[in-house]
Amino acid sequence: MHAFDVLGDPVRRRIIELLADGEMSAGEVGAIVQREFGISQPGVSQHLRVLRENGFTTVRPQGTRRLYAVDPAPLQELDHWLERYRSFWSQRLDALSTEIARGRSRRRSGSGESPADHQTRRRSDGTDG
Amino acid sequence: MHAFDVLGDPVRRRIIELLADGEMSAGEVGAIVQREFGISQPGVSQHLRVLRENGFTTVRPQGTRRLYAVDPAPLQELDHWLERYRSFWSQRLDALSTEIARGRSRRRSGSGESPADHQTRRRSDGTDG
DNA sequence: CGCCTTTATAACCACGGTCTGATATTGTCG
DNA sequence: CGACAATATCAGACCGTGGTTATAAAGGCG
Repeated sequence: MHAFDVLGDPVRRRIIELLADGEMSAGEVGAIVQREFGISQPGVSQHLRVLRENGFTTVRPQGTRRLYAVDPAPLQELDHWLERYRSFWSQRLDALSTEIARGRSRRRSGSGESPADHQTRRRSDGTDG
Repeated sequence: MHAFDVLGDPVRRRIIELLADGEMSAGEVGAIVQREFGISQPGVSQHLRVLRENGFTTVRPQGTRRLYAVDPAPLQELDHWLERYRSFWSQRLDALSTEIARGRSRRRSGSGESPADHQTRRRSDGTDG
């Protein structure tokens, strides 16, 4: 199951949002999600499993409870996939990188730059046919 | 269908990637996707429909062709959703320079690989004793 | 106009994901 | 140990997604 599929489910997105604020037990998550979505305890448990098995969460047993927390790795992966498209809505980032490439950056810690190549959208239109 | 669901499908992700380089006709997209995934023309057309109806693409008729292009709006929405979790892997606002640095070093070699995306994340919990 | 090309839609089917109730597992406590 | 609490797993039903074939719609051209 792809990371995008994992987040395709509203229950799982909600669980991740809940865990974003910090560790929660399966039961706490379950209580909220069951109330909000009207699904059963096994239902929630299975969503937790999907999140677990796809690396979205870590689990820490505490007594008979399971404390779930967000593992950001897959989220970061998705963020990276989206990175390619970020230039579509923010030229600012692009402009900034250009600035830095020009050597206008303040000499902060560790900022070794080299002329960054400018990515061009809109491939040169070739007439085929 | 939620934006995450739309990108859950590998064919649709591939189409978006193709369109990232610029406008393409349905036929051009189709030719590539059909070859890479072994699906039929209607199959591709339906994926284009899903992308269209969910705002991921714009279409511009040119004669009998349909020129598709990326509409970044839903992608930006997802990016915004992920924003909340960005602090998990970059606590510093300095993340911007990291992004730029990554953009430089992350030189994607060609992507003419097999369509099947694999997932190399396998967690091995369960310390036996 | 008639035919070809390009793309979309319709109808149908198969598979897999997600739900539920039942039950197993594990830990705590008296 | 036995009862209870917390959580996970199992087995089965259901439904939506995504594939296919057949066909429609719309533009270009001789």
